[in-house]
Amino acid sequence: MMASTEQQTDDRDILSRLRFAILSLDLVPGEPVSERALESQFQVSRTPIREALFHLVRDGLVVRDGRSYAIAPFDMAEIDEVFAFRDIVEPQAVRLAARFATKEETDRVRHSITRGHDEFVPERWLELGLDFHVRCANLSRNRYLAAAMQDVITRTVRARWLSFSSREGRDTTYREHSKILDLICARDEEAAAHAVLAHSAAVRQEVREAIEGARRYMGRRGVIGG
Amino acid sequence: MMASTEQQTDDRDILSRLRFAILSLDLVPGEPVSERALESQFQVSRTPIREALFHLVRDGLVVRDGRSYAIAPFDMAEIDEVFAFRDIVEPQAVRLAARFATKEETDRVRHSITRGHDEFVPERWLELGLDFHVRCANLSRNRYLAAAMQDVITRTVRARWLSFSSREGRDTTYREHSKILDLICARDEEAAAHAVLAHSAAVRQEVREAIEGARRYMGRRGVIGG
DNA sequence: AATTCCAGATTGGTATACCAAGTTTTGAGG
DNA sequence: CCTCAAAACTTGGTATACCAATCTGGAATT
Repeated sequence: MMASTEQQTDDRDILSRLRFAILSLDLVPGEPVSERALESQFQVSRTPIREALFHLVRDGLVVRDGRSYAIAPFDMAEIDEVFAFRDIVEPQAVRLAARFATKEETDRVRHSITRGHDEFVPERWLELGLDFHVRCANLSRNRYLAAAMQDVITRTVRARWLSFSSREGRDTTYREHSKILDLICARDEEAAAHAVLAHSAAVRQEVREAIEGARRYMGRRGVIGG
Repeated sequence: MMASTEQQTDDRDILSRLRFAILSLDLVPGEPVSERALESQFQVSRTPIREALFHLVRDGLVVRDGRSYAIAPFDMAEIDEVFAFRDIVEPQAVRLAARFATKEETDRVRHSITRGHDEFVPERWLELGLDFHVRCANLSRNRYLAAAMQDVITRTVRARWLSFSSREGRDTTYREHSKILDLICARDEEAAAHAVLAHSAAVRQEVREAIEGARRYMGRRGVIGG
């Protein structure tokens, strides 16, 4: 989506619109943003802009340097930490999911990933595409595990977006997600945990490559570390 | 601290003051709060009050029911989930701490817990008392592990405060913290992880009992589940 | 030409006015 | 008394005015 299209009225709340603009890289990583610039861009007053920025800062999509804001740059060291954290949390989440999930729940997840794959629409993918992992974590019956996965996904989805233009990439992801879900349905906790770790390692590699590939497209402020 | 003392000017920012009022149970769990009431209580305008409330909602110390706010009640189910999550995250955090921590770092942590124990001051304890676990998690070199521990601590510190009036409780905690730190210094990853799990189980029990004990002091809205 | 310094512009922080939606109070009619 | 509707109040959401601090740019001085 182009910045100019943000000018038109949009019923979604300003937080969603700003988040989308960041995740879709419409707002460039590393670039400074100001409340007043966003105020004119999105045609709402500073109050809701400020509220949205608070949330985005806590989500790690916007960073503060002193008093000013900037779109969070890609940070190689941070990516490594996110995936290390993910590898602690997600295996246990799917173990619990395999233990507790009902058929109705897994059916809903399967429907969601199938549909997301068959009718791939960029706008929806950025909101729901990697929602698979959060949905699985939700099956663990532990809202902290789910929140942790949501956080992990939020902090990697931009980079994932970079690497997701190719059909093969999406197919591979769909296959791996299906496999994980199959193992959860089969209540094979260890195999599910193992599949999740394998998937995570593959995604981590893809993400690192995608960021490296995009390095030159973004200013020196866009990617740090590595 | 009594509510009335909040009237006087306080240099700390409104977020800290509000958080302290909640953690010290000066603001009663389950009780509704309104922006305008806080505005008069703390003698600042709604704008910073709203900002603080956003953060407190994300921290789980304030909950929203429709448009209105309430101080988060104690939730037995949530406590169980927090500790289950903690038991996934913290053992791995101390394993990494044992692997990576330098002597300077562990010295600082030891100094902090010794000092916190020797000069026990309620006001400081609520800010720093359980900071031990966050400090340890920081030694893992993974900011997500540290953030997860910070979250866990934030969501249990009120209940811990309830159970922390007794000298023995504080002594036991100090001994267990020292033991964990010793094992980290000795780079005994597995023993440290084990000690952390044992500590967590003990604290979990204490917290549950403290909440049960406080149940009658708080209205029916103050404790849910269990 | 380089440096210093001041004025203007920009920025985030705060206070406040206004609004719409929801709740409570109140009072008239039964 | 009870019922129910209307008015008054309370509440959160938004827009905006004002302030202090910071940044910027250009002019004056060396």
